[in-house]
Amino acid sequence: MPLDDRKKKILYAVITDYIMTAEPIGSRTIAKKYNIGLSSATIRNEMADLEEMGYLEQPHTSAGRIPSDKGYRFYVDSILRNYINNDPPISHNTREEIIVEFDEIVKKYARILANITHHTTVAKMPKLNPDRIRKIQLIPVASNKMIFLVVTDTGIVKNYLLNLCQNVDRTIFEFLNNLLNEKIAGKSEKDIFEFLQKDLRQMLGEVAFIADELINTILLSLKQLQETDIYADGTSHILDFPEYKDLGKAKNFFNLLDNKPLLNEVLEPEVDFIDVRIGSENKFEEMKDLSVIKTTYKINGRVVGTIGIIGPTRMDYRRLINEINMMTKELSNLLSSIYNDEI
Amino acid sequence: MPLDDRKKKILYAVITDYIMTAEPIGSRTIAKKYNIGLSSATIRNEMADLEEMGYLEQPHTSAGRIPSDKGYRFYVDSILRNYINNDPPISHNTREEIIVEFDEIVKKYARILANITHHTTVAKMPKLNPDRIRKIQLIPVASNKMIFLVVTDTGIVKNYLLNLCQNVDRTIFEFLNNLLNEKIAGKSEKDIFEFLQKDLRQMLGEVAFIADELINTILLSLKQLQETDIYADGTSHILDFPEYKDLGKAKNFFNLLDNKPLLNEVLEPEVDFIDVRIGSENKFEEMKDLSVIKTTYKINGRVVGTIGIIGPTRMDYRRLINEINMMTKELSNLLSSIYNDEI
DNA sequence: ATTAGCACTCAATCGAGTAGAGTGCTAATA
DNA sequence: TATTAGCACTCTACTCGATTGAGTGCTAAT
Repeated sequence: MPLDDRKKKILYAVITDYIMTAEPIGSRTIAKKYNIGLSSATIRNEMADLEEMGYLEQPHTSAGRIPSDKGYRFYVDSILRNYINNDPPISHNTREEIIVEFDEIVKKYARILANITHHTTVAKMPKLNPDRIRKIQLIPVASNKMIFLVVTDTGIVKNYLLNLCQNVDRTIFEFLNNLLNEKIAGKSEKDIFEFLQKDLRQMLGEVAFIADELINTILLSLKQLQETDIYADGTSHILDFPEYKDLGKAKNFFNLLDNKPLLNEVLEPEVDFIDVRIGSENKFEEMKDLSVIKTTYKINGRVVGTIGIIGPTRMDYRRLINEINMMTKELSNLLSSIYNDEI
Repeated sequence: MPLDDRKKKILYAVITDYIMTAEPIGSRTIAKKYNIGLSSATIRNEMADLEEMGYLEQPHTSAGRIPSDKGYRFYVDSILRNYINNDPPISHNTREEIIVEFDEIVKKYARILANITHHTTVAKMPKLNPDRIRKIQLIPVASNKMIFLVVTDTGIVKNYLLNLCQNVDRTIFEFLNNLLNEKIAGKSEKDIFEFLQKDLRQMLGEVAFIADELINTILLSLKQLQETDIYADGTSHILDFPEYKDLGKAKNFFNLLDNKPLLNEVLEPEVDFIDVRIGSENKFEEMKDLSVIKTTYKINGRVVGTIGIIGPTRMDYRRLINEINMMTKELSNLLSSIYNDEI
C-alpha cells in the first residue's frame, strides 16, 4: 500500500495535533479541525490503513491514534528535507569580551536554548584530537612542584600539577620545555607514543628521574584531551509534559541525566547536519521513549562539541529543529570569532 | 509547659517513625510500636500538648501528627549534641594518583555520597581568596596571543587567553612575569587594586599598550577566583520520596537544582561544623519544604568548599549527618594529601 | 494521673453507573 | 467504485454515594 498524498495529509494532521495535545486523536477530530475535505468515516478508514502500515498506533481499541516512531520519522524527514534548502541567515555576533572561558560560553548557550525551547538541553564540551597540541609548557611553582600546561589549537588549556620526588633546577625547565615542544606539539598521537616509549628517557640524561612522572602526565593529558564534559540544563522542563506525570518515567529520565558516560555516547556526533533520533532509534534502552535532536558546534569549521535537546517522542520537531539550528550557528560564530586565528 | 522526658520520648518516636514511613502517626501506633509504657489515650494527650508547643502538626483534624520544622530541629540538635563528643576515627587515605583534577575529585565524592545516602547531593567547588595567589605566569603562544596563568596556594590553576592587538617580543614576557609576580603574587586584594590603578601603567613603559588588556584580565581573574562552581548529583533520588509524587513540588525541586546562583547561596558555609537547615530555616522561599545538611571540606585545615545533602524535611538526619561527616573527612584528607605542602 | 470508651471527623477507597470519544462494519449514495 | 451516514459496540475516565478505618477530643471510671 503506497503512502499517497491523502494519507500523508492525514498523518501530518494527526502528528501535529498529537504534538500539541498529547492526547490520542480520533477521526472526527481530524475531520473537524483540519480541512482535509473528507468525512470522519473516510479518515477513519485511512487511519486504519496508516496503523496497518506502522505509522500510527492505538493505545487501546476504542481510543484515537497516536504517532509511532515511524510516524515521527516521516514527519521529521519531511521537515528536514524542507529545511535543508533554505538555511535562514543569522545575525553576525562579534565578540564582546575577549576573555571568557570556553565552557562558560557553551553552557550559556545551552541554557538559553533550554529557556527558549522549554526543553532539557545537554551540551558536550570540546572533544579535541590529541594531535592538535600546539604548545607545552612546564612551569616551576616550587622546588619540587611544577605545572604541566597543554595548549591546543582552539585555545583550550589544560593543566596538571606534578609533585616531584626530587628538586629540579630552574635551568632544566628551559631544556624540558624545548624538548617537549619539539617532540610533542603538533605531532600525531602515534609519534608521541613512540617518542615516549623510545627516546624520552635517554634524551632526559641527568634528569631521567622525572621520566616516569612526565610520561604519566603526558599520557594522562592525551587521555583527558579526548575526554569530554557534559552539561545539562532545563532539566525540570520534562515535568511539563503530561506523559511524565508517571514518576517511574520521570525517575528514569533524571537517572539518565546523571549518567554522564551514557549522555556522552548519546551526544556523539554522527552526521554533519541536524540529527534526530526518535524513540527506539536511539541506541540505548534507557532512551526508548525519548527523542534527541542534536547538532554540532564548530570553531572555524572544525567540530568541537555537540548540543542536544531531549524530550518525549511527541515533541515539536519543526520548532525545535529551527531553534537548535539558530543557536548552534550563533554559538559557532561566537566561538570562531574568539578563537579566530591560528594560535 | 516544659518539654519533659516523657514528651521527649514521644516526640522522638513520632519523628523517627515519620522519617521511615512518610505517613502521619497516630497515638495508637506509637503505643503499639514503641514501648513507652503508656496507653494511646495518654499519648494522645501528650501529642496534643506537643502540637500546642509547636513540635508537631496535624495535616487535618482526623489525621495523625507529623513533625514540624521545630520538631525536626529538636531531633537534629539532640543528634548533633550526641555526635560532637565522639567523632569516629577515619581511615587514612593516601593518594593513589598524583595528578587529578581538583573538580573531578570533589565530584566523585559528591557522587559517592549521593549513592550511599540515596539523596541528592550538591558540591560547591573551591572558593579562593584572591590574596592567595602564589604565582602568575604569562606564556606566549603566538605573536599576538598569550596565556595568563594564575596559581593559588592550593594548587588550583586558572588560565585566560589574551588576544593582543599588537605583537609582543618574547623578551618582554620575562619582564612582565617578574613584574606581575612581584606586585601581585601573595599580595592582598587591596594592594593589587592599588598597583593596578596607580603604578602598572608607568612601569610597563614601552609595552604600555597592553596595559588595558592586562588590567582587565587580572581583574577578571580576581573576580573568577572568588566565583564557585556548583555540581549536583543523584538528582533523581528526590522522586523516591512519596511526598514528591506531587509534580509541582518535583518541578520546583529541579528548578532549584538548575538555579546555580541560588544553590551557591544555599551552600555558603556559615558554621564550622555540620550545619542543618530545616524547612523554613532556609533563607529561601524555594526551599521551605526542603532540608539541607551541609558541611565544609578543607585542605590542610583551610575551608575550600562545601558539600550538602538536600531532601525533604523528613529525612534520616541521624544517618545522613553521619555519612556526610565521614565523606567530607575523607575528602579533606585526600585533598590535603595531594595538595600537601606549600607551593 | 492514667486509661477505657465512645461519638465524631475526615481522607481514602471502592463500585456502580454514566458520559463520551472513538472504532469497525454495513448499507446507502453520488 | 469511492465516499459517507448511521449504528452497535468498546473502552476509559469521571462522578457520586457509601463504606472503611485511622485518628481525635472529651468524659467518666479507675
